[in-house]
Amino acid sequence: MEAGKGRRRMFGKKRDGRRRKTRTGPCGLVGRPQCASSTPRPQVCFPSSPCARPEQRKPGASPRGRRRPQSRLFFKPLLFRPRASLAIIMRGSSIVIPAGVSNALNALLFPFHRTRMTASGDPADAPGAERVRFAPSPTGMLHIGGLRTALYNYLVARKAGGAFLLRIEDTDRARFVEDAEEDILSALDWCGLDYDEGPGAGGDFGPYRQSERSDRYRPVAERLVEEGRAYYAFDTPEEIEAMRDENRSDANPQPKYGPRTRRKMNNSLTLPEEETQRLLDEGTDHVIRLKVPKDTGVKFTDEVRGSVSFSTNDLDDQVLLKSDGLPTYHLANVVDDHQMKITCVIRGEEWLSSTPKHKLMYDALGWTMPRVAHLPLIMSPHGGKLSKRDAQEGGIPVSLRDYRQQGYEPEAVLNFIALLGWNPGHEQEVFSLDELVEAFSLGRVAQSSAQFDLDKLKWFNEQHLHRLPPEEVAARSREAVQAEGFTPSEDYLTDVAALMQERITFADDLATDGAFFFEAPEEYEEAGVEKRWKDHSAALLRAFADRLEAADAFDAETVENHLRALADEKDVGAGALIHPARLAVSGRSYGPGVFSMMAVLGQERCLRRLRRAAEVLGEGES
RNA sequence: GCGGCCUUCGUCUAGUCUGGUCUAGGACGCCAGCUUUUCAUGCUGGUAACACGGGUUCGAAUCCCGUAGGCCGUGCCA
Repeated sequence: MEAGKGRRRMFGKKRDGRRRKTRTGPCGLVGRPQCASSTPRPQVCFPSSPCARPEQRKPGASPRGRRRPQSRLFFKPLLFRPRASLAIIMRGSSIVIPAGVSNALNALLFPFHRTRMTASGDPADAPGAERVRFAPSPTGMLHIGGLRTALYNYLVARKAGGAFLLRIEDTDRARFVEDAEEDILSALDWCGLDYDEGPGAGGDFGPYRQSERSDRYRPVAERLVEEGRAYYAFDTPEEIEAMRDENRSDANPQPKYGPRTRRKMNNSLTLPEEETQRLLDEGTDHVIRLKVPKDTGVKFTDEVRGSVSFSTNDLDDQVLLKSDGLPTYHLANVVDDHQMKITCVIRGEEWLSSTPKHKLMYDALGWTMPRVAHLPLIMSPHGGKLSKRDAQEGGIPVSLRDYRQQGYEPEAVLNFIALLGWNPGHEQEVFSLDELVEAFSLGRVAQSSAQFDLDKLKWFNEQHLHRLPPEEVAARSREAVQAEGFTPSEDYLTDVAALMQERITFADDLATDGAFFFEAPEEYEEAGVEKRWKDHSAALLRAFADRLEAADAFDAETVENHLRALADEKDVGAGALIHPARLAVSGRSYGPGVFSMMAVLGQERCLRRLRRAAEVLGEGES
């Protein structure tokens, strides 16, 4: 039941509180009010609408917290909405309409609306079978924006109990980058975004690399040619450039290969049939272009933006099949999404203007376009796209590889990007991946682009680090600790992590901020010495060391008791001992509590450090 | 140029559909205080925004029109 595909849209427009510029569209008005309320209502609606099958409503489309009061306008749309009347006629009947017929019917009745009413008995379209995909192109290292797209797809799939697919869009041989695919795979793996179908994961709709399904595209393009919806074009790049040069003007700096110019070009529309055939037979380089209709509106509903419309006059005759025989993104994307039974396309906003082309193709092919959701872009803190320069000059991680290298935790990265363009509608900010799945809905995705905020990312990293069990923090810091030349035991490193984790930003900081746990300080922080080291400090520390040497236990409490007892004995404040002891033991004037720090360090190390400090710092520098 | 999308504290955002409860809420950052042997955490408080101009209305962040700005697209790239 492809019918489900139109459903979310009906909600999309009104279901939440977002501003939607245009809110026309008959179905939304028909289906919505009932669905927003649990009150039983008369069954007057489109057979495929949500009210007919409430259990099928996708969780991703869940409305905002606020319940919509039952509208007094409920029956009004029925009076003048053509689709609604159709619904009434069909209500209760169980006729199954073949997709092609229903598409044609819809196209006839509602030329500018996407098809909503299709019916088929395909089990892959079972209720709740949401199928979404992340379709990166292996042209470089995975970008943070790409990861966010993957995340949102993942969230939608998991929440709906559907499938998350990974498809590699490698149709551009010129921009292909050798290790890009591997980088994508390892990035997803690092984040824990597992996919159900894709390279290496199998699936019933493979292969999942477009280069491996290249024989599937030409027949589709040729079918469009046969049906008069596309045509062969033999123009060389130079000829096209010449046409553009000729037509270029201030008013039209980028002339199109379209309805107005295609008549003058070298293609199967202008050439005699035999000539076209001859060129084809001779294997002349050619492309297949979509024949974009003139003066036609193309309208669709975007899950995050509501209704969006374009005029075909702003589109050019999109190349579908390139002269190397490979499909362009547009063709491959449409064919694959259809063949893989994708129910919702979630991608970056840069694709919004391509969507009308896709819509035209779906319509020409008699296929139902999946729902679409265009995500707002992630911008650099300086405005504009997040670029390599931001990474190099601003220290801003851009590719996932940067995040890893800079020591960010995957949980934090996911949490941060999830909230860059989406919010749960309540005040929770720190989320685990599972919690994100639970809370996510496409309807709460923002429409405006978001600037990257490094401080906030760091804050998220701290938050997640604080919540991790010490053993885990220890494990994650291991590599960095070892890189510094330290090889602490697992237990010891865990104890250190427990003390340090709430005062570091990255797990790796354990190796630097906690270095004194692994090697004795050589020098003592100057400002600290100046402030805390007094004339009597050396003597006090020696006495403290002696006392500790005789202690039979060395836990934090024991150390503290001894220190306080000694302070009493010597008639000084505890601070007179505490601060110099910290300096002695860590070389610093700040850090974890001295007692627990000393307990972790152990008796032997502490005695040595206490005495050495007394030696080196002597009778006071101040 | 044209087309589309977007516009609430410095930043991420709630609120906009269904106008009053918004003297606009939360978070990051920053500042101050509390807790504390230090630092940090934690907690409390403070700082700071409805792009602009018209209109509709008793009432507009919210609806309408316009303007400005930003972004994306405008390829045999994806």
